[in-house]
Amino acid sequence: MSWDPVYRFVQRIPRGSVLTYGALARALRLPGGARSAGRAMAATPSGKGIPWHRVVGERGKILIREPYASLQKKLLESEGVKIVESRVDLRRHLWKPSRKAPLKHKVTRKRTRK
DNA sequence: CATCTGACGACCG
DNA sequence: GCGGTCGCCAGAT
Repeated sequence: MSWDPVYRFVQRIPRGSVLTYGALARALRLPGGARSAGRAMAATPSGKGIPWHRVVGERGKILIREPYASLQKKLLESEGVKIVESRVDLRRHLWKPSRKAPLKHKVTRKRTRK
């Protein structure tokens, strides 16, 4: 599975903003929905400047487990994102992707049904 | 090939 | 708001 489109999209999230797995999945039409977004993020290649920490759960909650949860919180706070009870204030930081079709490349997926 | 396991989220009580 | 169940589906075992 090539998650490249996901990573490219995540890289567009501006500093100080966050996106939810669900929104990410919907924006890219990921087969499998939010959970696919989660799988993609779990496989995020490190050292490529991908701001993986800007992706949180539907209600702004940090869903990843330790030790990464702490790192994510730290990274977000360093960008000015306030976190309360492991939760981001989505009303202030949720990023609204531009409606400019971000789907230049479709996410490739294994054929489930032929 | 059979099962299990999630960086999810909708639903329900 | 919280916890449990369920659908989802790629990888790992």
